Amino acid sequence: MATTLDDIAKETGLSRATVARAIGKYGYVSKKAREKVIAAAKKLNYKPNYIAKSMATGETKNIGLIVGDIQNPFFSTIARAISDVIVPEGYSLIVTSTDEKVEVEKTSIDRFFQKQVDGLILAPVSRSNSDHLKDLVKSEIPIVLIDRIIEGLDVDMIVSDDLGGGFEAAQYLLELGHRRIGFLSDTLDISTNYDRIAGYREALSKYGIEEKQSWVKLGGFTIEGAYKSGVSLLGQNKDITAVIATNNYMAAGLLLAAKDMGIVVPRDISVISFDDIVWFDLCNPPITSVAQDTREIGSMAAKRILMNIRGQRYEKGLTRLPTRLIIRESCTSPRD
Amino acid sequence: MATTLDDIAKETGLSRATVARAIGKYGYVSKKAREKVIAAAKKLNYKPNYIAKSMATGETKNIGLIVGDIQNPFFSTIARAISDVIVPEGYSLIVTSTDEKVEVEKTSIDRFFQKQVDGLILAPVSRSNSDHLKDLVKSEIPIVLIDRIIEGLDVDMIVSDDLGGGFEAAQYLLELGHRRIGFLSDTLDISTNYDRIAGYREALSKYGIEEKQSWVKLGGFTIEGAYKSGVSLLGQNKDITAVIATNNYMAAGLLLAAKDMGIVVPRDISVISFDDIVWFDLCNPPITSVAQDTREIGSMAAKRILMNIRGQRYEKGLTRLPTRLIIRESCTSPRD
DNA sequence: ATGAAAGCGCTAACAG
DNA sequence: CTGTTAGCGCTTTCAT
Repeated sequence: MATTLDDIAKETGLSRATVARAIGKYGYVSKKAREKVIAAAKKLNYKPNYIAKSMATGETKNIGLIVGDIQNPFFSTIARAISDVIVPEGYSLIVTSTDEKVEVEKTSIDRFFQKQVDGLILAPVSRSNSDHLKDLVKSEIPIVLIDRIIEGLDVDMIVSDDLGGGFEAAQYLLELGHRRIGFLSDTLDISTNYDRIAGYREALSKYGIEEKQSWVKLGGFTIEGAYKSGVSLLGQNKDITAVIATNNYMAAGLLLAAKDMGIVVPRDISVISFDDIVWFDLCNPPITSVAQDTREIGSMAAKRILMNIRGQRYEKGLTRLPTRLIIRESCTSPRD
Repeated sequence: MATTLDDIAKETGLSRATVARAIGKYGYVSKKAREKVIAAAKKLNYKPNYIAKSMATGETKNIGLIVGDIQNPFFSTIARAISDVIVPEGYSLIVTSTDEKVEVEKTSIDRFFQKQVDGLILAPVSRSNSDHLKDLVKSEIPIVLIDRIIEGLDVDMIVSDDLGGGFEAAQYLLELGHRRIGFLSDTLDISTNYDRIAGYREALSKYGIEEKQSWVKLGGFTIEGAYKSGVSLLGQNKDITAVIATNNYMAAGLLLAAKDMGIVVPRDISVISFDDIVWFDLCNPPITSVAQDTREIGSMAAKRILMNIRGQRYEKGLTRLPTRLIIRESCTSPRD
């Protein structure tokens, strides 16, 4: 059995209350008593029991994180960034993956609720299916949404300038001379994709180009799913000269598909992806990408949560972090 | 304030104990009483408080995971695999990164202890500095070590056949005709590296080759660190014709270094890396690698922990998962 | 400055 | 089948 405050109380002959004050560094304790307690604590190898503490204080010092897939470098970067700000403050990160399924999101939220996390950081699965989030927001638990927007929710949201990013990517290709540009994405129910495509469309229309419906292909959110969508996108649109991928999974699937189909990048097709990751630099060819400030999304979210927990006031709301086009070698002018 | 069992008891006119039994599905409860309770629970939107439950049962339904860096695809894959087995069983995953620092490992373990996790999965930082792990193992908390071995510890360990992998990688290069082979690694204090290098040395000696000291370069465990080590390895050993990288971070650093130094893979130098990841397939050239059964490491660890928690008996000890050489295009015969 | 005691929400004997 | 009661380990008034 682990040693408790009572053990120390017995050992020192003091009361539990005094010992608690000495250990917890609050209230009045005489220097002598404190020293006795510290000594006894060390001798008995006392470790405070957080569960009991939580029970009494209502704080767990745990923050929940719900993302699509913690294995996705985009999300694991965010997880690390969050961790880096909360761990020094005594908090721990509980992570779970939804695979972008609303049901899983709901049960995850429920579980975190029951486990009494002090705050929740969430990349919401669906713009349309979000009533459960409304209830969440009404609860007292601090929450911040990352990467994706839910309309009409009075909550902190930290996202990238996806519309701008989509526009910039498309514009870059258009300037290069491309006129038939595909877009590989997963569900539009994620605002990130929706906005990126909106940006892409804005650019197309600015250049007077009429988008063909088959240019935008929506597929599963795994690399395997993206591969299939990539094959179908490329197969159905032989005349396409460039493709934008909405994230690194989509890019991987697309690149793999192109490779298998004997389509050479950028000779046959130019490619831009969102989600800048190291390996883009090492790809053949190095992939031009729209970089988000991924770590900053995590850091900001964590800081907001902490302020929120501590009851510090700040203006709650939507923050859009700018994106940055990183030009590498996966885009050239079209051949024809 | 959230509704408690007491509220339901009051609402239904039953006792708290009966309500608890109905909710917790244990012990005898009449059908009528159960229905009343369920109805009241729904009406009052009751959510069980896990903290209180933990307090009473001593179980938190939380599993701790301590790795070098959750952002590393190798570790995030493991995290996901663990998650996939424990979440359906009602457990949650608390993750933390050590940056391979012993001090951080110690404080992380302490914190998890205080938070009363039901089990701990750990990629230990150091073979030599592991006394704190001895204490840990003596405690009652279920623990399994992953990816790395600590000698003389009576604990579950799930690792890859690193010696075999190192041997196979080196042998492959030797068969190709290479005679001067570098090895880029981080600290030898991690058994994984130690064993991989041992395998490499075994292969060298089998082929009657005397290793030069400058061939093995140890560097920081980040991509940036690996880049520097890569530059120095390549700079100091102009005659080297092949390099083995001990993990994907090392490979990234090495490849980036080679690129900047105008060294072309595989024309000037052949490269093999451990840690097979998707992007190896998309690299220029696609990287030959020693793949570990990464997901399985996580799954097994999780299953062990669960069995352990449940007091199910099984033979505790070391499991070595076989590695697999995946040949792509980053190795050729040396030019000279 | 210290101690006594109540209470956080739930579980688990035990008695009935 | 149900109710009573005693904790789990810590915090936190309220007295002293």
